[in-house]
Amino acid sequence: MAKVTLSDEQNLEIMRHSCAHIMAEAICSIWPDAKLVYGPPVEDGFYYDIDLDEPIRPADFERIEEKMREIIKADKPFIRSEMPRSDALAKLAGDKYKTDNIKRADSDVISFYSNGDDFEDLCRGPHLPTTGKVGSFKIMSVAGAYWHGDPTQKMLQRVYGTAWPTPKDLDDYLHRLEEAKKRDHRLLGRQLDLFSFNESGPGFAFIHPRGMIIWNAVVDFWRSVHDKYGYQQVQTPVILNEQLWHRSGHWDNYKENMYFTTVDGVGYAIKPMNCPGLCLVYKTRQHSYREFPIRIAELGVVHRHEASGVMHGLFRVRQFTQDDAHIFCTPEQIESEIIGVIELTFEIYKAFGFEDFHIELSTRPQKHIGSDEIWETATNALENALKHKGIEYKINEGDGAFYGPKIDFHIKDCLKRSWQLGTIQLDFSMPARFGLVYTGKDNTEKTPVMIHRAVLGSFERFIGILIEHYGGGFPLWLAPEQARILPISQKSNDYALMVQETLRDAQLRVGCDLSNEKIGAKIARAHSERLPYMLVVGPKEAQFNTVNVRIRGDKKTKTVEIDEFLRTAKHKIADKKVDLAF
RNA sequence: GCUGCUGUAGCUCAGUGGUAGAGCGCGUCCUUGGUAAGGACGAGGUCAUGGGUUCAAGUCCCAUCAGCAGCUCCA
Repeated sequence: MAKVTLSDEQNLEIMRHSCAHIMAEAICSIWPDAKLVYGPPVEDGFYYDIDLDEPIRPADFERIEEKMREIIKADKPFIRSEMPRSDALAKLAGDKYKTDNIKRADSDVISFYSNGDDFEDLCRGPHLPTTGKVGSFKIMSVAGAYWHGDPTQKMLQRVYGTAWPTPKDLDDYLHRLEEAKKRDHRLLGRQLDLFSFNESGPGFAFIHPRGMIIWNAVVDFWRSVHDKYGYQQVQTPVILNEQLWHRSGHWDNYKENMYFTTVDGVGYAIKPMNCPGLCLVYKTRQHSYREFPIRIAELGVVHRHEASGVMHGLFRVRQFTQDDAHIFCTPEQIESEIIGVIELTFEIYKAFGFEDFHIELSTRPQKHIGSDEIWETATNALENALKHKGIEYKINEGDGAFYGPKIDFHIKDCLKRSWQLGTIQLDFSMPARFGLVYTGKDNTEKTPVMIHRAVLGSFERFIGILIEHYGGGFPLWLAPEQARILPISQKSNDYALMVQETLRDAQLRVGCDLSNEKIGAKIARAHSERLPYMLVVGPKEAQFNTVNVRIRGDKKTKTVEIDEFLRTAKHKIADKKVDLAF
């Protein structure tokens, strides 16, 4: 075997995989009844799925690690042995997990790896030469995982670990994790008083005044871009007669996730989507191809009964505000409309400095409606639009909605969990179900194409993503409190209030700390609240009509005239600058 | 929904069957200051909820609710 240097990603994976085997041996020595299922390397580490009736607890991690250290210290060689598939099946008869693994393997030769005398595991390999070559590791967590990811199958115990070439690498990684956790929007949401949740409504967010400032700043920007791209805006009801949802197909396909109520003895549903309501708006009058494309946006509040275990701060809630829009157009207009949506989407993402997102194209699923021809046209339109814009994307074969293919925009949170933001979906179902028509050039009635799209996806989620993206240190245009005036002592309070009034008159969001604290304490507090600007004022500043500007993240200060501060700040707001420097 | 863990003051947490604790925050007072936390005093608790065991439960057991990690799901 080639010498392993652990200098590249591939070797790191091998080391982590070997570490998974060592952990498996350790666990089997502690719990002889444990049955091993599958133990691959993953990003930053590895896991092993184990079938064991007794739960493995965090308190057990230490003794597992202790046992692992023994195995590593013994420096036992990893030895590969091979046999034909039939022999392997015979050898592992009775072990349903490993038998299943063999059946899923594509090779005719099945390999095993042993390290030492009493541990052997079915494995494709490769591995390190000996157990002693493993670097620094730590067991991180244990959680349930269904066998084959199938909820009808038995739930296994998945033990996660992390492994790195050196102790320093491990420490750095653990440190990075700690830093990432500090950016968690759920934590910052409380610390910065942006939003909260309450047991009275699990999954329903309470947005606080400071959170609403960010929200409204995003809405203002969102609306200006949509104006520019030719969108109109509507608002449709949250509660609508149940019959509407029978017609839309939601009753048959989405009932489990919907809330229902009764009004005057009549069944009503709380909308999980905005499209049916919009279709009713469309039908209020006749339409001609001459009006197309029609682009109609709605900041629609939708409710979806998500499973209790999937809620996650603002990222996964039961009530959220979609930045929804529907485009009605002819088949010929699909591609150019898709391109328009992509351009609009990128323009909005760019304003927030998002670079790290990826795009997925989902194609026709097994269960679908509509002809093969229309699916091909639609999928080609989406694909051509992406190619036309030179955008890289991943294809999710068969992952489209039953009514049409879709493009999704995904982004990762501070702990590398992936979340969907925007989506563009072609819908072949709704216009026909609602009998939507337009008069074509040939004076016959036709069914319009409906494009359903969201750019931010959910305002709640997007605000959460922004909090993590900026780590709570918002650019000036989004900051709930853009500057705070900090008088040196109460003798300067009058001047401080005068400066505050001047800046507020100019539409800046400015606070003033009149508390009975020393300047150091006022700065520490403003700093912990991630204020962009701290304006220290005392007798010197009052004398010359200036403020001493201290910028977030910078200990240097600069004294400028009030007007100059105002001018610079206004420019940074108008240009949506992230940089606060003067 | 499933598996495991957690729930004590506004927040972060200690409390190992025998009178409810700390730091921060909050209030009042002293202090009036020059760039990351000045001092004193004080208020604040049905220990998530409901049962059970026990002479005695924040602590042990059961259930429920909520949160956390992951799985599954996500039109």
